[in-house]
Amino acid sequence: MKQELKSEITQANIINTAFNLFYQNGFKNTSIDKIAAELQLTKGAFYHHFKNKRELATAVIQQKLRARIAVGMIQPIYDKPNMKAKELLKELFVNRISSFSAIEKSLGCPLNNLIHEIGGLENIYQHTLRTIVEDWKQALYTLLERGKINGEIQTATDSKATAIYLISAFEGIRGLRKLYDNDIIITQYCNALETHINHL
Amino acid sequence: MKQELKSEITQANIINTAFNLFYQNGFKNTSIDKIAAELQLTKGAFYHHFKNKRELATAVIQQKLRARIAVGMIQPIYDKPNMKAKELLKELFVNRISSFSAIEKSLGCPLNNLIHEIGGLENIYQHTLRTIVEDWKQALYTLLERGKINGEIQTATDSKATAIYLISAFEGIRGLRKLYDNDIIITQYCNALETHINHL
DNA sequence: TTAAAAACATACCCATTAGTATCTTTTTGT
DNA sequence: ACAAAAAGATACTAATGGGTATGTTTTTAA
Repeated sequence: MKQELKSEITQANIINTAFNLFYQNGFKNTSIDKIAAELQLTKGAFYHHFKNKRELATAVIQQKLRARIAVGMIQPIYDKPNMKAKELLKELFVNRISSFSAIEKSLGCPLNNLIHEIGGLENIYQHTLRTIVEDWKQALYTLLERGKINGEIQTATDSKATAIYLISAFEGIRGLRKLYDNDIIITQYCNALETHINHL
Repeated sequence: MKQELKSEITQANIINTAFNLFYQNGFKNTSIDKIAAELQLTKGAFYHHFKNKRELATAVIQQKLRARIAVGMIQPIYDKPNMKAKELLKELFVNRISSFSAIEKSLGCPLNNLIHEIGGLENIYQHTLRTIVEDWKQALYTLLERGKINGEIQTATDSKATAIYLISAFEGIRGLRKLYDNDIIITQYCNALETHINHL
């Protein structure tokens, strides 16, 4: 196998495994040894590909986390310009959260988890994570403004404010859900969210 | 000094210091040594008063965290039964978050931080933290139902769902704020929240 | 006053973890 | 085929942290 390709595959494997372990067990609770062991590699191999844990973290955020939010929450907004705004909002928030597996529900949101664990730790984490949130917010802003043009959403609605409010409630409920063993509060969140969307 | 009193004071000092350090630096990042050093005590003294770190954590949650939410978010609801529901909601959420210091804003919510850091770690943490959220939710439910009786809030409003939605958005924005160095998203959250409350 | 119990201190053990130095194996270009 | 470079392995260091064993000092009760 070409060396360059092999290197890329190993790096991608490390990033994928790191993302999963960060999500399942947290960032600080995931040692380089655990990541390497999961891939049947050694710590020496890891440090050949990454300078330190911070560089791994930023790669995980940029490559995995960003893509996850982009595919699940952002691209649908730009890919479906003709869909009714309120309908799309319900699809993005209500349907999406309902579609998560039991494990995903109890583990919370990977983005939100990292924000809490390392978001205030170093400027580089703060910046890369913030960029993801800003892109998400911008997409929702676009969607809400589109809805105004189509007469589906009241012109009095503050699109920027509503965008961050929707994100806040979503991340909030995904955090609170960690305290429960059932989906009652998720269902209630969805009910209140639907009403909220209807009133926009 | 009476021995019993001295012991109580030391325990209270440990709990207070632990709460502050947990809030400022996180639970896992706060060692027993750091807590003891802050009080000019030793690890041996700490372990004379607490069986282990878990017992300290539950004491901090029960005594400090619970009180904080009770005083700031719950008692006003029961203490002001004649205040208009929507007005009180705005006071509880909009005014309260605006009154936080810059440090409090950048550190996030102590309750939410602990939920994320240890909420899914052990059953005892999950349970004690959940109880606080449930009490908070119940108080908001009471307030919303009161508002319905007074004709201030639509009878169609799902009070349980709205209660958890309001808590979610509040905790969500306090988490997201960690990524920013200014209050723009807090202001936006407040704007969208006010509109949301008006539409209840 | 004195022996106990409580409060606190000292010194340790063991596990974990980020990171480094150095070695061996594999791949590559010539 | 062979030297260089990359990939990966081994073995370490230094720091940290939860917890324990055992010591000394202070307080209490009789």
